[in-house]
Amino acid sequence: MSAASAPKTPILHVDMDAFFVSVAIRDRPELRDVPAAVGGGPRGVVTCANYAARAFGVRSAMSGVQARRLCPPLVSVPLDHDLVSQVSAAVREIFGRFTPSVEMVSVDEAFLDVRSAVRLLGSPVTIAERIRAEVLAEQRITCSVGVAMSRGVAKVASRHAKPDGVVVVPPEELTTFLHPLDVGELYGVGPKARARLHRLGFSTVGDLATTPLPVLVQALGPGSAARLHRLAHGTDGDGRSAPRRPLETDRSIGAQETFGRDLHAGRDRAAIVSELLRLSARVGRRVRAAGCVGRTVTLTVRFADFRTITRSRTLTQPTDVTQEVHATAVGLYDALSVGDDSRLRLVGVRVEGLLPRERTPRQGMLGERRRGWRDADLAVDRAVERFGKGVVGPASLLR
DNA sequence: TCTGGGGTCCTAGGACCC
DNA sequence: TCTGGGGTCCTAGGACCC
Repeated sequence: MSAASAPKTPILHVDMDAFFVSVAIRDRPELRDVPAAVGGGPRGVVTCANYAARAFGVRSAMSGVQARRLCPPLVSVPLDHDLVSQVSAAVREIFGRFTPSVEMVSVDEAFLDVRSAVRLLGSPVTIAERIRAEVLAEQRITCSVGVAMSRGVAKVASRHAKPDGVVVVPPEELTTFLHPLDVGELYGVGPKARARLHRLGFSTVGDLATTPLPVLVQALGPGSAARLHRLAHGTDGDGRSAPRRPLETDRSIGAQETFGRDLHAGRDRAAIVSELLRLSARVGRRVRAAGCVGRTVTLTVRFADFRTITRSRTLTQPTDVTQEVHATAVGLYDALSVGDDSRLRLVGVRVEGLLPRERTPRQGMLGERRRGWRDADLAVDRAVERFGKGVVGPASLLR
């Protein structure tokens, strides 16, 4: 069948295998077959485990303690943000050789609409194998590819292809492939939704697919019902449908950090305020680098018992000024009615409602004071760019 | 020595306006 | 004076994904 007359177009979902750890160890051949993971510090969790570690049961989001209990020889490797971005961009460039329609969904995965490529380059499977070969040859990491007529099915297929493989789900095999799967395999169905669906009697994708939509709406509400109905039928959008919303700019930029030890809300206020400054500075720099301003500042506080709350305030004027972000965050912190004895595990700062700076009319009379803060920020940004992080920072962080 | 950090999206209630 | 409804913004929480 020719691509032009095809009722739908094949979608490739390409997913790097254990991306973060693969990148971290690709220049360390001695670790190739050794269990290794990124993350998993004293108070941390495993960010990404390689397949040797997964053989021991080590999984992402597992605490470092538990991972080491399962796999004593586990080697911890540091995450190299810059290298990850670099490899991600290189992989993105490889995808671009095969089709102009590439939608990166994160650093390590993408949807490719190969409609225009099949005539020139061969079947989707052939294209998938060529992509994998070029990624391996140039970046020395492996990836897996799912091929199907919809995004949702391609995504499930790539997971089944892992590691280092290809899974194709032609239309005539859709039901055989999809229906026996647990509902938890569908994109967007996490542990909570899965448990709820199981309680309602929907254990497999087939259970969903064979239930009339109105019945699903009754049980799940219109939004979830429609989404799951489409996913279960493999009709959640082919390459023709536009990506949900092209990400021109980020919607929000934030930073958070777990303390090395829990802090007391009252007694350690100074340390908390200073941590909020560090986080605000990090966020402010990224907001300015993105050429944005944001309207809402959100403070996150996690207590020792892991209860987590957020408090937000919308400013009258969007900002990219570190000092304003920090002042707002501290105001939100001081307005919390937590006992001085509360123990805090983490604080975070996020700027939301981002808009391109040049598209934001600045109301006249920008105060002298405010302009001064912003000029100081820009000077710091330039210094950081030249000399690296840690060289320049707010004076109150120096001790 | 349980449980990171970066995000997006959805829901729901209340305020406020028309 | 009473009654009604729709739309939007703000805030808080939570599910989910990588």
